[in-house]
Amino acid sequence: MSSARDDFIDILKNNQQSVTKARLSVFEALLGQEPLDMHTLVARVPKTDRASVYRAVELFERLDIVQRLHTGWKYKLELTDKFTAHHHHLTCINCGRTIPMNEAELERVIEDLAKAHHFRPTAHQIELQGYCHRCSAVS
Amino acid sequence: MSSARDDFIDILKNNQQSVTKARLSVFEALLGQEPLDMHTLVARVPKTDRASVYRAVELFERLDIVQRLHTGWKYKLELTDKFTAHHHHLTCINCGRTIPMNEAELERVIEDLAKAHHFRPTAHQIELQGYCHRCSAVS
DNA sequence: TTAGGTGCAAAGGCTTTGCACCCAA
DNA sequence: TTGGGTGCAAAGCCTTTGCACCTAA
Repeated sequence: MSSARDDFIDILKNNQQSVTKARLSVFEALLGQEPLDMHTLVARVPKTDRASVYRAVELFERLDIVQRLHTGWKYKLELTDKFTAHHHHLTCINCGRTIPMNEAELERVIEDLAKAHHFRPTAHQIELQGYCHRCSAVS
Repeated sequence: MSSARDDFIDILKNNQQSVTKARLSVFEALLGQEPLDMHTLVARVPKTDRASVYRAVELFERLDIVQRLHTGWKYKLELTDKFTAHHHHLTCINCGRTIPMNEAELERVIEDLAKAHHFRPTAHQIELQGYCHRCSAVS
């Protein structure tokens, strides 16, 4: 039984990277959260310098710990499938809410499509934009 | 029988926007091209100022003439479905080939999913990365 | 004619970098 | 102990903005 934090530490060690306070702080700020934008992430680790947050995120992306999620004009950061179940998002273009979705059917269709194109998929992104339940009622 | 250029002009006029040389240049730079990043787009309209290209792109996005396509870290710009058939891409991470795909089943699943989440979708992106037929055989 | 659009230059905002100091291993 | 990591400040980039001039309608 290993915690996400332990898994994280293992990944760093397996890649000859130091386990530092700054990196742990950034990782924990991302744990169990909605996807965060850089601004918010930086605010959540007040004891860590902005530059170190950027450096940690860059490292995490290389080690496949974190992924960028493009929502319209900006991007948000979230832990990869290693730490959270594989999923995609519905992003509300009115209130900015990000709604996760995890649908087996979608995954199956993706697989079938790739196969039909003789394509061996290693990753995919599926993002929907529109109006969430609440904003749809209003607008 | 109307050309893409005529459709473009109609959209501008219908929205009380002037048909200017700069806007036509930017539009034509995007016509029939692969998705372009800002840097490339600016380079393709040498007689138009950088700022005007940004302003044109911003306007085009509002009028649903252009959409941003996020490819990894950056974004590219391409004309919307009004000017090119709706499609998604398979991108080979080995040779870089971009294979367009247009699959009704995928669209249907997307619609169903959104509905299940009480979400009113206005747009979506689906991108797969992996190995194309040729590169899959080699690697 | 004139309101909107453009070019230029300068400002903004986010991200990266250089460097001396610090700390994980 | 010591090489990688961090904090700080400054530089870089991409993008946006202010303003005077230009041009489409």
